[in-house]
Amino acid sequence: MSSDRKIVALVDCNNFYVSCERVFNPKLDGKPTVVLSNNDGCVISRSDEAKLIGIEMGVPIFKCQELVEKHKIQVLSSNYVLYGDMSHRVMKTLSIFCPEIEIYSIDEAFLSFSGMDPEEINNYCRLITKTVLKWVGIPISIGIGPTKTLAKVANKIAKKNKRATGGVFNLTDHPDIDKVLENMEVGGIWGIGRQYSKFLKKNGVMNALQLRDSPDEWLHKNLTVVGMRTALELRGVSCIELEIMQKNKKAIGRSRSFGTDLFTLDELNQAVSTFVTMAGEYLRKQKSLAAGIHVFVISNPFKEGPRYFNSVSINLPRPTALVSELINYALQGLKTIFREGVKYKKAGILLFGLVPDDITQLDFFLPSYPGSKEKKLMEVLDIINTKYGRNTVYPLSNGVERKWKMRQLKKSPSYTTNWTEIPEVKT
DNA sequence: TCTGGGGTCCTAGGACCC
DNA sequence: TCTGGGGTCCTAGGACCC
Repeated sequence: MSSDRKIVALVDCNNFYVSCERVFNPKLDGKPTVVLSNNDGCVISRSDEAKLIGIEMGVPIFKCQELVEKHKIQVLSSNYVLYGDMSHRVMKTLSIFCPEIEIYSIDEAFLSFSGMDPEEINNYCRLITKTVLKWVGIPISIGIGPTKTLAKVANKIAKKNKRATGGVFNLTDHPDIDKVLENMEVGGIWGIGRQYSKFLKKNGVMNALQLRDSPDEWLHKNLTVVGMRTALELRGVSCIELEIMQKNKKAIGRSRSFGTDLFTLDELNQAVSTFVTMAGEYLRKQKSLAAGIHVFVISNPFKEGPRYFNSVSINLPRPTALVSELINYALQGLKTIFREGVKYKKAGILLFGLVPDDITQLDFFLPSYPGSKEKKLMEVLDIINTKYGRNTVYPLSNGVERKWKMRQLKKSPSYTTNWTEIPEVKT
């Protein structure tokens, strides 16, 4: 009877970026440590010690200078190549324990345990936790429940009470679920962000229990179907399915804040050209073509001088993944939104209208990109850059000087190589 | 000179996630 | 001095068609 019950687990890496750094630099263990966003701007990952001191998530680091000095907080630039590789190792290990896995983000995954005995699941999850720590060096927490949203709630509890729960908490058949939900602040629920939280509290809905028991019609009217789904999931009705197949992206964007403000079209051309190159690599990796490209520029909002934001969308005459073609249109677009005298702080591009690259003939009159000489050229380019490292070969328009590039003063070295050897599973 | 209703598609903007 | 980046989904409203 209970064998086909839906049970889902959410695995979440604890303080992921900090934990990655600690694997390769054990001196950081036990010390308050934070990792910064690009350009060494904001705090995006904090060790438990740093949280305790009162470093808030997302705070600009220059505002914490006093605390940093007083408590000797270790401050690191982000190293996304390292985190990506560690993420891959974690996910690979998880998938050995449970092949029905949805990789939800760089540090989170949903696992399906449908049909398993809830008692067994807890022990199994403890084994997973132990194994990931041993093999990869990353501590994780696991929340379990009949829906994704309840698994998220359970995960928060597991993480908050590591001692008592051992990092594993199960809400399936929990005898006192109302109490648990009552203790969960409404803004802490998956799917309830800042705006909805504000609205709900204004209307007396303070916690997860009250949200769960709100009338459907009211929820739908004020929070759209999204909010209604969340409430249903809190009731144990599964509305958000596991997505085990990796889906192709529907849009691919690349953007950066610059290390220093830019003034000239030339400099912006180089930056935009580089963003298109990066997005193009990803586009071809997922075997897609782009039918449109969006370009935007932003002036520095924290400085004196004219505020400026502008963007332009271009529909391409044919879907393509050819980097020279994409850059060409992007730069044409950029030219139309460029203004003299603006201090540019950030720019970016978005490839949209993505279609599979194996559709045969798109337009009777235009030579199609797939199967062409140009496609071969791109394949060679990607192979070289994969083999010999990024930017071994790149379009000249990207520039060599790279005045726009990011500040990253405290970045850790590139420690990892390919993780090919999987240890044996011992149970 | 005056004028319906319904369907579909597209886009911008706002909400959310990590 | 110094304030991240990359996504998704939903809705409302306008354009267009019959």
